[in-house]
Amino acid sequence: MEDVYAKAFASADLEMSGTRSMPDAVYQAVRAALLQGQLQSGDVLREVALASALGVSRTPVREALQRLIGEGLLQTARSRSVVVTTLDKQQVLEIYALREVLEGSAAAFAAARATEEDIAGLWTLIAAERPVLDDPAALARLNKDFHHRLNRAAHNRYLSAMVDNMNNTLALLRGTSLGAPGRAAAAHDEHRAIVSAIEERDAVRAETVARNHIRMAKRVRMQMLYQHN
Amino acid sequence: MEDVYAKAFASADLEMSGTRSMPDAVYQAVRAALLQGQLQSGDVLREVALASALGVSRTPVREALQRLIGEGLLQTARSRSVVVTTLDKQQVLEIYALREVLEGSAAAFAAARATEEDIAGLWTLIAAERPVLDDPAALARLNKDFHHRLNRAAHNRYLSAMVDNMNNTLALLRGTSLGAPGRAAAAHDEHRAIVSAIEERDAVRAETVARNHIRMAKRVRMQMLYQHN
DNA sequence: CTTTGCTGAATTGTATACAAAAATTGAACG
DNA sequence: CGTTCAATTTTTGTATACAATTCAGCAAAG
Repeated sequence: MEDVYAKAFASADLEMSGTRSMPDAVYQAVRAALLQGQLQSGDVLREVALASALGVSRTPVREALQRLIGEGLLQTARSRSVVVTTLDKQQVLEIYALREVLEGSAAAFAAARATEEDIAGLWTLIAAERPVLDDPAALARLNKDFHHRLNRAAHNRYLSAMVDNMNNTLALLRGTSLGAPGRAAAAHDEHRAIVSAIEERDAVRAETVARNHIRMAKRVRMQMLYQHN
Repeated sequence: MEDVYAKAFASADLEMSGTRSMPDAVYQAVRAALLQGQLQSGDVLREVALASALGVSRTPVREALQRLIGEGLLQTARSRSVVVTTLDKQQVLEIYALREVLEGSAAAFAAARATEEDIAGLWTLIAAERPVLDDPAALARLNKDFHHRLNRAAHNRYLSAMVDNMNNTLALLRGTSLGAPGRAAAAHDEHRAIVSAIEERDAVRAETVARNHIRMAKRVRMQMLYQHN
C-alpha cells in the first residue's frame, strides 16, 4: 500500500486540545491538509489509511469526511470513494461570480456595522502586508486572514460562513494569484481602498471597491489557470 | 418512552426508490419532517428512536443527522443531543439580510442567463398561483417552488445551493407570511414583476424588484413573529 | 424548601465484525 | 497483443457491542 497519508499527516498527531470531539479533530487535520495543499484535487481518501494514520477507528473518520463533503471540499466519486474536489472552469467562474456578490455585500454591511476594533484589526493586517509584498506565500496567508476578518466585520454569521466556504473551496486551486507580477501591490492598494470606505461608512463605495477587488483576483486567476479571460 | 416519531414518520417507510444510499433516505425523511413542520424548533432527535422508526441501525441515522447539522437545520446542544434548530430574532434578521442579497443577485443573474424554458416555467408557476390566492398552504408550496426555480434560472449552482439552504432554514419558522391580509396578492404581483424584468433582460430592475420582494416578506414575517419592525 | 451528591437508566461516542460492492489480477480465448 | 470473465482482494456500508457521558430520580444535609 502506497501510504500517501504519511506525508500529509506525518506530524499531525491529532490536536485534541481545543477541539470538542474526535471527529472534529480528524476534520481539522484533513481540512488543514487540504488547505495547505498536501492533498490535491483528485486525490482519493481511504478510510482505513486515514484512520490508522491518525490513530482512530473508521467511525470518526467517516464523520469528518461526510462533513467535508457537505462543505464541498471533498466529493464522492461514482465508485463510492471519497476524493478531493476538482473544480472545472465553469465552477471556478460561478464561484467568483458569487464571491463578488458576497464579498461586495460583506463590505457594504461592514460599512454599516463594523466596530472600531474591526476596522483597527483590518488596518493592522494591511500594515503587515507591506513588508512581505514580495513573498507570495506569506502574503497569501495574510490575505486569507484579511478576507476572513473583513467578512466577520459584516456581523452576519450566515454571510461569513458562506464566504469562508467559498474561499476554502478556491484554495483547492493550486497556487496564489498574488504571485502574478504587480498583483501583490495592486491587491494591497485594493485592500486599503476597501477599509477606507468602510471607515468612512460609505457602503456604496465599499461594495464597489470590494467587487472590483474580486473581479481583479478572478481575472488573474483565470489567466493563471487557463491563459485567458 | 414518549415516541414523538410515531407521528412524524408513521407512513414514511423510507422511500429507497430514487435515492442512492440509506443515509440519504433517512436524510430525506427527516428533512421532509422538518420542512413540513412535523418536527419543530427545539425538538430533540434520538438516534435509537429514529433508527427503529425507520427500520435501520443508528449508523445511517447518525450520518443523516450530521448532514442536517451541517446544513443548519439541526444543531447539537451542549449535552450532545441533536435538536431542531431554534432561530432567534437576530438570526432571522441576518438570514433575511443575506436572502435579500442572494435572491436579488439570483434575479440579476437570471436576467442575463435564464433560458426561454426557465422563463416559461416561472410564468406557469405564477399562473398557478392565481386560483389559490386565498389558500395560504397551497400558495406557500407554489411560492417555494417559484423561488427554487428562480434561483435555478440564475445558472449558478453555488448560489442556488445557498439560497435553497437559507429558505429551508427559514421554513423552520412556523407559519407562512402569505397568510397575512393582502400579502398573497402583493407577493403574486411581485413575482410577476420579477419575471417580467428577467424576460426583458433588465438585470438592474430584476435585482431591485427581487430585493424589494424579500424586504416585504421580511417585514411581514417580523411582524408575525415579534409584532414590530 | 432548596441544594447536593449518589445511583441506575438512558443516550451518545467509538471500535469492530460482518456484508455488500468495487477494484484488481490473471488466465483463457480470440 | 488485446479482451473478457472469474476469482481474489480491497474498500466501503451497515449493524452491533461496548465504553463513556449525560440525565433523572431520590435521599440526605443544610
